[in-house]
Amino acid sequence: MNLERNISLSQKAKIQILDHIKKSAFKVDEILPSEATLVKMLGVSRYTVREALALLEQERIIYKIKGKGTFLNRRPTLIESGLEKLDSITETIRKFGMMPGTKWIGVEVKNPSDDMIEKLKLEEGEKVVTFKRLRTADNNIASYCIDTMPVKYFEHIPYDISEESMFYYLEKELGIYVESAISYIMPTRPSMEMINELDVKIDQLFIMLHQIHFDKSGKPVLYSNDYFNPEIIKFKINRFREER
Amino acid sequence: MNLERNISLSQKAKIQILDHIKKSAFKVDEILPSEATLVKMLGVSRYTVREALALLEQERIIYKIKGKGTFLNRRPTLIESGLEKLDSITETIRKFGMMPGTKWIGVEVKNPSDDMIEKLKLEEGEKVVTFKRLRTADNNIASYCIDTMPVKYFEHIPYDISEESMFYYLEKELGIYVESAISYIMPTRPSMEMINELDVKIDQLFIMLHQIHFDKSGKPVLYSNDYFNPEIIKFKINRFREER
DNA sequence: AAGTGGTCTAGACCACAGC
DNA sequence: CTGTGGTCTAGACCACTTT
Repeated sequence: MNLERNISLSQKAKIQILDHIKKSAFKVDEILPSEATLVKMLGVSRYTVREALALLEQERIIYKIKGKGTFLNRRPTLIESGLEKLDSITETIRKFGMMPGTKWIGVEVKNPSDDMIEKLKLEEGEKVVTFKRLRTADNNIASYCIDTMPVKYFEHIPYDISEESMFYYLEKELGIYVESAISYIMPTRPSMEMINELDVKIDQLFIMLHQIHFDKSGKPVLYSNDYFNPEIIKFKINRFREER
Repeated sequence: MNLERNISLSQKAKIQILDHIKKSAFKVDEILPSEATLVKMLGVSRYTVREALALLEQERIIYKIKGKGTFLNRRPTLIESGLEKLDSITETIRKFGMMPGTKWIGVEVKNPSDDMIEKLKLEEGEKVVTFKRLRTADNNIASYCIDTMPVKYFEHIPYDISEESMFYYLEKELGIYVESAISYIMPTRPSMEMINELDVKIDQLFIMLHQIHFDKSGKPVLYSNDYFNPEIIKFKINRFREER
């Protein structure tokens, strides 16, 4: 029958296991039922139980030790997403509970530098377009963004991205889904351009992220230089050791 | 028989698939053999094939599209580890191909601040020990580190960590394996202490990481404040979108 | 309709931990 | 020795994409 939506058995099993943890007052003790027990309890195969446990392990709710068992993680609450999760700046500001805004500084089409040709793997003679925007959160300066893309992405479309995020535009208009980025992080003072053109204090420090963004197949689609105001946006990173 | 070491079938299958990619000149084309084909080619079950492909997908060497197939990723080379991978500073400096060194600045046992009690989930009346060390890479200042831990970890052992990393000490002497950390990142100017006591230029900017480190079960074991010299250590982060 | 990857079952043997 | 999680097999049906 399976009229219960399109939710997988593993997902259901995961929820049932979470319910069982809550009900059974697992707070102090830490050991969970064995996989064999869960197979009987939930009436599904071991594969499904292991899928469910894998989901819980990914979320750091449980951890396993071979030969011993499965244990409830001491850390009670979830891991909030950090810098390792790629969000558009619009999404980031919304997650911080603030209202995103955009002030356009400039648009420019030009020949790319050799560095940019390498970074975006551009074809011979291909031009790029650069957008400069000031991003605000509740009307405070959150970041100054310089985005550079192959100009071919904008041939048949007006350069109007208005309040939308670049990610949203790339996906909705061009079907390009930005899936990953490689980012370098540097502490910086504001440039003269920022001091002159923007309302930036001269002794204010910024976090600069320079990033190359890729689609699912690993093709570079967007280079960006973002100066973040650390008074507005604090960056967190969740770091994990490589397996031994 | 299986005398071939302790390497799993999935691992072998992964290597065989990689060999096949190389041999078959997959550079331009991008589609890999289907799972059914690989089952026949490699003589293993579909589970094993899927495990092998999952490993390759984790390493971003391939990607899958439901109903279509498995594809070779355009990005030819590996993702170098970034900030999202937790390493000791010693390991980080070695990965940069430089020689790590340590200069001890100070050791202090004291009552923890309320903030530290919260961060390290300390018991009532529990004291902490703080280590201040200057870390060098090929004799250049790489970072200034302030590590704080419950003093109980050091009761029966001399406070001699000498050149070893803190992670190494915790694991070797205490059996504590640091598995994860939550880090906050800020751009900073050097403190007066750093200018006076260390050979730091007054206009040098630093990346400050304040981090809480956890063991596998999520228990906090170490709080650290690290000031990194961005001229020596450049931080990279590999960022990924949450699944849609 | 045929082929693909995604999910699931019911078995099996293994390596490791603890008694 | 028993119980645990880790690996593997041989089947099956599903949802999705292409022909």
